[in-house]
Amino acid sequence: MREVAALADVSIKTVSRVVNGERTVDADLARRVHEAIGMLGYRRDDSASALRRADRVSSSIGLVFEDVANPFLAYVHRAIENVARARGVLTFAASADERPELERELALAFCARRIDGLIVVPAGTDHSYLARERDAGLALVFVDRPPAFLDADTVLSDNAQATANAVRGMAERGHRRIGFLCDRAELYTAQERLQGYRDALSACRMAEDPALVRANLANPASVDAAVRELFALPEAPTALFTGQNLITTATLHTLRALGIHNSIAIIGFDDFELADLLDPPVSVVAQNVSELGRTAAELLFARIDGDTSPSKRVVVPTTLIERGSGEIAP
Amino acid sequence: MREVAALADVSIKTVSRVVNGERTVDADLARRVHEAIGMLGYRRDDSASALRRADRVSSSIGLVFEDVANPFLAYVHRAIENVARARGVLTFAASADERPELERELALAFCARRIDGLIVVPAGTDHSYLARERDAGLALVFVDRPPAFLDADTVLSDNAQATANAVRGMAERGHRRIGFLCDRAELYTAQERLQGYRDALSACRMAEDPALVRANLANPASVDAAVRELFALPEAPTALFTGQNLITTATLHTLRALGIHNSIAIIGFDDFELADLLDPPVSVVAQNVSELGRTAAELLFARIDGDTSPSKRVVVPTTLIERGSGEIAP
DNA sequence: CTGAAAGCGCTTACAG
DNA sequence: CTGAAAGCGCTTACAG
Repeated sequence: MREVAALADVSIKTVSRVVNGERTVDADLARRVHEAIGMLGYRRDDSASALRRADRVSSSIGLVFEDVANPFLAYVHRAIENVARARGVLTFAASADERPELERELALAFCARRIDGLIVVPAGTDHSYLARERDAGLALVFVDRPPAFLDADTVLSDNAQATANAVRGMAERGHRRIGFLCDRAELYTAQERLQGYRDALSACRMAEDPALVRANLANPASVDAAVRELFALPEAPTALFTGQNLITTATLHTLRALGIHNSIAIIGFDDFELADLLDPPVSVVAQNVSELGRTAAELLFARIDGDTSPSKRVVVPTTLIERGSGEIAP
Repeated sequence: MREVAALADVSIKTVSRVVNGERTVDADLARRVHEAIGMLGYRRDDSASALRRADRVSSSIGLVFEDVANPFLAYVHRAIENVARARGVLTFAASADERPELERELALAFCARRIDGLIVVPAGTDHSYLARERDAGLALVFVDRPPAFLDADTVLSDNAQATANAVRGMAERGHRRIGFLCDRAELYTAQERLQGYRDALSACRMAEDPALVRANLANPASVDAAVRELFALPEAPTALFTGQNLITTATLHTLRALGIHNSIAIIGFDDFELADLLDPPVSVVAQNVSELGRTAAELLFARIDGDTSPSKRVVVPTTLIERGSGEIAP
């Protein structure tokens, strides 16, 4: 900026005015400044600008996800980006891999860059470390799972209700032995979906058989083992509910390997690409992914804009998509 | 930092030393500083730090992709993030939606934040606008497609060769009419893959029938229309090569709708989830996605570290995965 | 080992 | 309408 001022033979304050589009600059001076900017290829340093500005706004936000490559989260990312871009805000993204200490490290690294807001898909079980950042002005929203030991805006799907609805549907079709597979039991989403499963059994006056409930399936191999065990049972299930997209696809592989994919009913949580082209087409509880992302971003920007109302919890409805696999009779 | 210094009753320079982990601070002073930091919840402002540092390193990079939600790019993103995180570098990501002016706007917005490096999947056809940024010290790498009117490191798959290899395989199985479907003809990847298709035909002494080549398929509807036209031809193809993952899945839907999915051979460029569970399992040319991302990130950090050697062009090999659909006989 | 002064690139607050 | 001075939060360069 100093060089531009020197070349245009004006003060740096005048260059600043031109760069910021202030109208109170003499046309001739403005022209000289623009020429100098063009000759030097000058571009304002936005971080230096933010440092000095009264509002200290960096026009950037941070995303701490489990994995930016997870298709569900990649869509959430995109939905957030759309809202941010409309406001001229740039987006940092990072993957915490379900590691609480990494989540914390990444979130605080973003804060050290003085982002305006942070959206977290929590891996950790204690988010009190963010309280000070929020007190310092950070806007904060949680998606997919709620925060722990911290009160903040949260956007969730109706996990329990949607699962109960899907499981009840299978029970009403006559299934009496319905298996339930989910990932790490300490995850909020796994707990809620398991609760929904139990609610449906109660509503249908069916007793829960612990042998049919398999949690902590953290990878495809453990899913495969669990499914094989279920179907080696004296009284094997006739239907399955899978609590997450990776578990659903792993289960589909095993059902195919066992040759029972056309006789066992299955509904999965999360929609996925090509579910409709499989044999049978796979019924799912579909989350409204873009709505989750859009809502989270809008809550965040409302806070950035100064909203100090009590924390909100927004529940985004899911949709049961019946494609065939969930409607197989016992 | 000033408040910390006041509370610890030291100079801000001493606080700076402690925060930066310099060992030349008296243990007692360091302890007082640490206490003050804890009491105030102080965290250094990394952007202010970068502004003043001699090297002006921001420890952040920018990614301008077509769409962060595209599964192929989401994996590239993750592979880059892994390399960046190992160096303590944070990652901005943005989607340019194949819009050249948006690509430019986003890239320059990142530059205005003084990122250390930029990785671009180009949408535009003129990247000379980045020359000045690079002269100003920006490290620059292109992935998936090369830059235009700018010389810079580039990481590509072996598009033409892989396509030629796959198409030649179908020809050797006896197919004489092989259709080719790809997206916008001005895209480098579409051109290269079409070239590979033509190379294979030449190598097999087959004449190209323009009626079998369908480009500019920008959405599923246009793919569906194109496939239906191909199979309404007096001499319909007996095999297809689809030039991109979204085109492959759209084509699979139409083949299924036409009831010919078990009689038409098909190989798609790009692997995708569940390809092995479809009927028939889908053969693909799989890009080495994590290698593309990792290589791009490593080239970028080499430049950030001061590598001034001539621009490199790295070609990452692909893999033909034969699952069944590509091996169907005419 | 410690700190006072200067300055990174910019904007604020104010005087002319 | 224009600019000189001060300062955002930090590090550099230097003196003690």
